[in-house]
Amino acid sequence: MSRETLMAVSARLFARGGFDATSMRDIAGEAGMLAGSMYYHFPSKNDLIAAVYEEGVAEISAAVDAAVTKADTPWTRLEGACVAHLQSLLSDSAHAAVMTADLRRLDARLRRRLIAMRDGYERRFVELVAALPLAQGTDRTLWRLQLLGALNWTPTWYRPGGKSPASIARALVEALR
Amino acid sequence: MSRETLMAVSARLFARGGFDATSMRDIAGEAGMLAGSMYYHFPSKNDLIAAVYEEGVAEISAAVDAAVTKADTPWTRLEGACVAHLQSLLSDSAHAAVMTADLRRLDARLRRRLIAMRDGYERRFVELVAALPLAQGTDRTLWRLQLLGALNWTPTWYRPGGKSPASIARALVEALR
DNA sequence: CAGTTTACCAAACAAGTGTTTGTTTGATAG
DNA sequence: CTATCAAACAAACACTTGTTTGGTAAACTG
Repeated sequence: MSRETLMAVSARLFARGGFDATSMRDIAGEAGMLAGSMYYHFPSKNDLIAAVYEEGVAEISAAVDAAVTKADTPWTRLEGACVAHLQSLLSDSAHAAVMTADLRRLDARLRRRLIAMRDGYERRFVELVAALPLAQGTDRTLWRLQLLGALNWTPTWYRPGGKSPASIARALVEALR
Repeated sequence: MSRETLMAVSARLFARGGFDATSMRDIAGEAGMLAGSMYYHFPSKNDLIAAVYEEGVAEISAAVDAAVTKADTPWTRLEGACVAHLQSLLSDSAHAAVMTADLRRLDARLRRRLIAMRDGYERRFVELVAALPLAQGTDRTLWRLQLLGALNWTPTWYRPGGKSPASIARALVEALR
């Protein structure tokens, strides 16, 4: 029961402060228990990180897949995917927000694991971009990195109250058309 | 004399691992001294961070300004600025690479200081974008954030050996034209 | 040459880290 | 009533963190 509580709390704190800056005591405190007690549910902090990250990837993957199947042209499919992607990243409660966390300082084993998950997710975009009727000679890899870069950078400047995540995503796709 | 050495070493380590993950002992070790000895040159780690960041902003600002004055049309000026910006970000030795570091977990005073520096730098791009003949109704703020987001995201995927930073920057601008 | 400054070392400090240990509580099942 | 088990507490572990203190050799300066 409280395994999910711990993961939800962790996701929120990880998304706000990164993995390193969020201590086991921070998470435990917010979940109403002591740091040591978490080790009944997770064998280590790295395992907790991996579990949260995996759930985040699963969540955003499901959202994107659902959006893609709802559309029926290459451009609308990509647009739907980007809207779902950005909504997942910017929603405060979603676990997916951890996907923009910095992975550099994690130990090599864990980092490889998380990068593999992220790459598996991003493969969807390789296919979506491959289906687009882009101008001849366009570097589709760079084009995809440009789109995802702009999307993934939004958490650094986005503040609720202005344009919605969905309309931002649509505008970013439109500008590259 | 070795104040510059410390700042150069710090810039490199900060750019690689972020501020938090780089300890005073890491920096001191690479500079050939002990951690406590750095406090002769800098009163605190936060001051060291601020100094490195400031030098980074000054460096990239100078590079961008030089590039802008060399060009004479709105589009070529922006392109030159982006090339200089990306070259500064991706060069291993430059202090400017710290500008993409994560500022969230720094304490409020320092974070405000660094954000103010960064905003001062980015104001150049506000003006460069204002001068462009973009399609009517274009949200120039979002357009600029899209461009800078794509540029600033490159350090997460760029690896030497493929396209040069300059040609990447040109392609990113071109795709938004 | 005496005195001061520069630049550093060696060692400690308090606070915070992930993790382990032994123990306790409450519920559940035989 | 008894035995078991899930779930937590309380306290310590070894270690890392930024920082402070006192001392010290070399280099400049009058």
